[in-house]
Amino acid sequence: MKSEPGCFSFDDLKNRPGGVEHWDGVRNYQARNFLRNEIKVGDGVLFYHSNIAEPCIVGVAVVVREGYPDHTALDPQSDHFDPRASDENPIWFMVDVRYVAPLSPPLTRTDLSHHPVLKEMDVLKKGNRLSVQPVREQEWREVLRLGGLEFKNLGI
DNA sequence: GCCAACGTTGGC
DNA sequence: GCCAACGTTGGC
Repeated sequence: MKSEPGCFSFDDLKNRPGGVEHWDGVRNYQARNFLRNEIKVGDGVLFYHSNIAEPCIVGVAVVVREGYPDHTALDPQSDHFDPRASDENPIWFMVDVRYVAPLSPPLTRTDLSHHPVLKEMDVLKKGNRLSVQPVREQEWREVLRLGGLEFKNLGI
């Protein structure tokens, strides 16, 4: 999952009550489908900081609630308001995630692109704009290993 | 700040 | 259904 840290950072997630926050504001149908259909409680999340000098994967989170309607689409005061959305047809969905642990060190795009396995990650692909995207099993394992989380019991 | 890539909109 | 125009994303 990608976020601009100036908008919502990994530390922001950590500082939420219980380290839990809903992942709202996704307004792309492909990403919506992941949130609504694919993502399950207990799924691991790589938290990526985008649109900064050194974009990187900064940490790990876990899904604690599966897809449900994104209420910000119904709120005219919200930046994410969508007049087409309604209670009957919410259109947009979100999940809840909980902070788990930071990567030490974070993995920059340079790190990823130099790694035989991680250089294939979707996040590196040109033109990639999906804010929610799948990670392959071997990529997940390798990111956690490099980030010093290999032998930690993360409960994921 | 620049600009390529992408998704969406809307006229036809 | 096509496609140009537009707004947004995000690396650099």
